[in-house]
Amino acid sequence: MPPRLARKRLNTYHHGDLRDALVQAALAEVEQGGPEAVSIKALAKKLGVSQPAPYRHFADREALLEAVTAAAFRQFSGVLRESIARPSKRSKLSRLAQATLAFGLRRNGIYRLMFASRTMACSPKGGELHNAAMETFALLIEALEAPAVGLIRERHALKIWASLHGVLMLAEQGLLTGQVARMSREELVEDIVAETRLALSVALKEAGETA
Amino acid sequence: MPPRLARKRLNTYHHGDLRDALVQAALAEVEQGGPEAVSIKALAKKLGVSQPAPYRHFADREALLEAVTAAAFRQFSGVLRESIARPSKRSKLSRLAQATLAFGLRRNGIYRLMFASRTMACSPKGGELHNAAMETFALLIEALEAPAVGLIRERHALKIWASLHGVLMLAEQGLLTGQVARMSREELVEDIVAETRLALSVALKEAGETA
DNA sequence: CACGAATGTAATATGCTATAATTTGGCGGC
DNA sequence: GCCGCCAAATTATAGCATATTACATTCGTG
Repeated sequence: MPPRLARKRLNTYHHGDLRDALVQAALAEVEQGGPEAVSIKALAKKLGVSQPAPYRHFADREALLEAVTAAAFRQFSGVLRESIARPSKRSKLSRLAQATLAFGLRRNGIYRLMFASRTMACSPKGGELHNAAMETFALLIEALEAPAVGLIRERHALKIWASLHGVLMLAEQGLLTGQVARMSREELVEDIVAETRLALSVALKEAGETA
Repeated sequence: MPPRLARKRLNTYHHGDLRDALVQAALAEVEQGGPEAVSIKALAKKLGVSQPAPYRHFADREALLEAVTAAAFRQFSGVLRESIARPSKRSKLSRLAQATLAFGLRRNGIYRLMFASRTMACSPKGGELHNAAMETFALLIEALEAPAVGLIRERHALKIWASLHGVLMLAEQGLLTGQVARMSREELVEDIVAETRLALSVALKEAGETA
């Protein structure tokens, strides 16, 4: 990626840093109405430039969405890192899970962009977006404090991520009804964390017995 | 919903059952390219009618997508029911989970329409779509064979659904890499089923002790 | 068989994406 | 300080999709 410019063009004709302004404005749109709410034309109008101006910075709408997704991953990773950085009585895994839940609920349009959109589904395997997602996953693997390594560790990190992801999706769609609705989402997540710990300890014991 | 017509109009001018034809054609499109691939104009052309014809049957694109989503849920429910209907050596829960995985992978555009689209996210809580989703969930609760009832049963059904959902999403986005990639998706799902059973038995024992 | 409801067509307005040709403004070389 | 260059915008326009309006055709029922 070319280095971001960020000059101080105060004058009228040139915007200054239209590229970044577009990404930020698009992020705000996505947060509200999801990926499909992004319109090049509307963004241009909002930023006070002509409609084709964005095309100087992005080949097409999809390219803009990719940049927005990358920015979203940076924000998400930042939030997660912060959640496990400062000391706390609760475990790293629990804090990370709760932070994921909060992010996914509060900014569900962005969450959908990252984990349930065509933009990500079509992103190439070695690309910037794919790597960003993998780095986020790495945070989770790191947060699993139990002394597990290799496949066992990864498998349990994967399962907890999948579970969190599923709960978020179901919550966003209003499918958390029935008797489970009586549990708060935070309780549900704590439950998932506890279950993962249990399964992990069992897996470790088994591995130890066979060793 | 008004009863579907399905008459045998052999003549040229009237299509016969354009509504159903639209839904079926749109389903095919969604299966390939996801919800955003549906274009009223393209569907009309494909079916040999004029562009505005579909608007006789659906108020707008979103209404068509809702009908498509409802049809998708009927198909999905059918597949799940079938998977647990005929006797097998494997448990109902396992068969249901594997059927869900297969459906989600093979028809991932449709799966995304059902569980990760704005169409569902915006569907009202008592609406047809919401109910269809809840009925599907009911199948899963039913398939949990352990003698658990009420909240415990629901909570574990929820967790297994969430996990399946998450694994599907991660798989579709190519995020199942690293060492876990060495496990097949079927193995992962079996793992999830086993873990759920384990957690359920523990929860039941705890409930028994406190009782 | 005529009539009304249902269904489809033609024509059109509106909005978004994207491209082409042109203009503007900053910046380095002289 | 002037000048040409290039990046960044601009105006103008083509193309496509959604959705509406007004009109035409068929069905089936009394």
